Amino acid sequence: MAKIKRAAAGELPEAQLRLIAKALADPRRHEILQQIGASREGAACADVRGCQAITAATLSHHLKELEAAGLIEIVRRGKFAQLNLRRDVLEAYRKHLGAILRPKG
Amino acid sequence: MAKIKRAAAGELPEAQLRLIAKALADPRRHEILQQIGASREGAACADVRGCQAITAATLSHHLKELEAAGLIEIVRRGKFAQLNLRRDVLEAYRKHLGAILRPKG
DNA sequence: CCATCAGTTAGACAGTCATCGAACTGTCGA
DNA sequence: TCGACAGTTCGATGACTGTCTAACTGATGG
Repeated sequence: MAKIKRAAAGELPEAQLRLIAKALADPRRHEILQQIGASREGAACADVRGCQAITAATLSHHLKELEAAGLIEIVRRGKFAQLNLRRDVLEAYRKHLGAILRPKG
Repeated sequence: MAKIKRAAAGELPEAQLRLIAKALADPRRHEILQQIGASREGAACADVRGCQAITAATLSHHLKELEAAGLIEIVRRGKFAQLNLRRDVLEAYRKHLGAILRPKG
């Protein structure tokens, strides 16, 4: 999984745009992201698993994808993992889509 | 390819959201979309092909995906095909992403 | 120290998808 | 009518990916 250096609120590097688009493309990840974003404090890993009919392994895989894309941040505390939405990154992606919208000239 | 009924400027049906996310996930389609969106009059099919090192067959495939997602409109005029960006649909998708951003409560 | 629990990693498998060449359809000009 | 051209459809193929089970790591409680 490629590392993405720093996701400023401004422009996202091309590689990250690709990872984000890919991460968003899977319905499962999309749903996970929605759940994490639903509350301001994020969500616990086990919490997500409780709502999803999904194996721990599969969930872990998807979380890694979301993290690699920079869309979430995973904070490990002892046995547990806390998942936080990177709102700045998602916002930057929205902004990027907005740029496509606007013809140049 | 599933047909999408009407893409109002408001909410997009779940199925279309999935198609859009998927369409956006491929780098090639992303680039094609950018090119189509770059000018207000859209782009000619041959034009896109000229900028892309891509087979006609592959391009046709991608255009079908983009059309199925509702992201572009293909207007056939004689031998040629004119491609127009559906800005309302892309805007609606952006709006949807914005909804994830906002915690409910 | 041991059992249990949360999450990760590894490997396998099935389904999806981007891509191509080749054959096809329909249009235009001569 | 014929040939050239734009784009489409078909079938095959190789790569990727979502999913699982099983084995592992690390933390917590007794």
